Amino acid sequence: MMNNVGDFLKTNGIKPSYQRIKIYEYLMNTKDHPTVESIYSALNGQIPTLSKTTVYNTLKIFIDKGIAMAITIDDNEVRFDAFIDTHGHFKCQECHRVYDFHVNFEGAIGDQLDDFQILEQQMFFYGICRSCNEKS
Amino acid sequence: MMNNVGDFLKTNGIKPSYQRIKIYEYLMNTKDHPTVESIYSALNGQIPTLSKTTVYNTLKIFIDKGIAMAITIDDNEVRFDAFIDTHGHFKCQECHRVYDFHVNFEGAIGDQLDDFQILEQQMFFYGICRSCNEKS
DNA sequence: TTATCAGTTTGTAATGATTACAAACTAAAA
DNA sequence: TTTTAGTTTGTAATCATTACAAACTGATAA
Repeated sequence: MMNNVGDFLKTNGIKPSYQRIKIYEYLMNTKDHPTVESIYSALNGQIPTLSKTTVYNTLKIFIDKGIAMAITIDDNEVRFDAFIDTHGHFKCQECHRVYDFHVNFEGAIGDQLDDFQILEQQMFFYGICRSCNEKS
Repeated sequence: MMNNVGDFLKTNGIKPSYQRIKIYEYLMNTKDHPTVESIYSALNGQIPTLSKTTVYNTLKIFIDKGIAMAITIDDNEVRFDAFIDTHGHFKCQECHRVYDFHVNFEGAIGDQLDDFQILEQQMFFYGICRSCNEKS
């Protein structure tokens, strides 16, 4: 049986080392937009020699190759996401969870930036999520 | 003649010290979304004793009181803006300038977050601006 | 005027995420 | 087996931000 994630990395010009496969798998399977810290902690059990520098390097490669994106929704923690189709993020200021939502970027800005070459789009909302609203 | 900025700060519950007035004036008159570093450098001539800590403290107060906003369009530099009506920002990856544009947030997301309490909205675009496009 | 007091400013030290760098390691090719 | 390019690792350096305590300011009360 062949390794799907390994092939996927190869297709995107990334040599599929054990660490890179594990990090990408974690990113794919974890929907809560993990930070470098949480990726490192989660994988340190399986890969005891893992270095935090490797996590930084690997995520940088993923972003350069376009298979992951950085989400700087908070200035003191960069989060990462393997879902790269443009979508928005809502951060709850109570429980700190980050929710995804769909965005129609074209309708939001019209033709204001027609002469600009847009390479990346981010939309961040902040507030109180439904679940926290119901509690209070 | 009375000091408009001082009165404005007072109206918003901020004691109008010399430093606070100067920092707010600079923020108002500077349209390029300055960083703490650039605010500090710009004012250090007029206020030789100015401390960078004061700039940090003052901006935090402005944000808490709702008369300025932080723009984390880049993870290694927080920028500040005295125009607090919600609008989007485009960052040119060539010249690093940050442009403002108007955003229709409602149209962009529909009713997906109807049970969420939205307190702040940010839209960040990244790419090459018109002026840099024309050069190449 | 002087004393008091709360709030503001300042400089230094601490924090903590990220980056730089060089050595150790790996795996494939020669 | 040797070589080589690329990868991983750990430590040290960097740099923005925060913590903290001392010095300062300006208003109020005695």
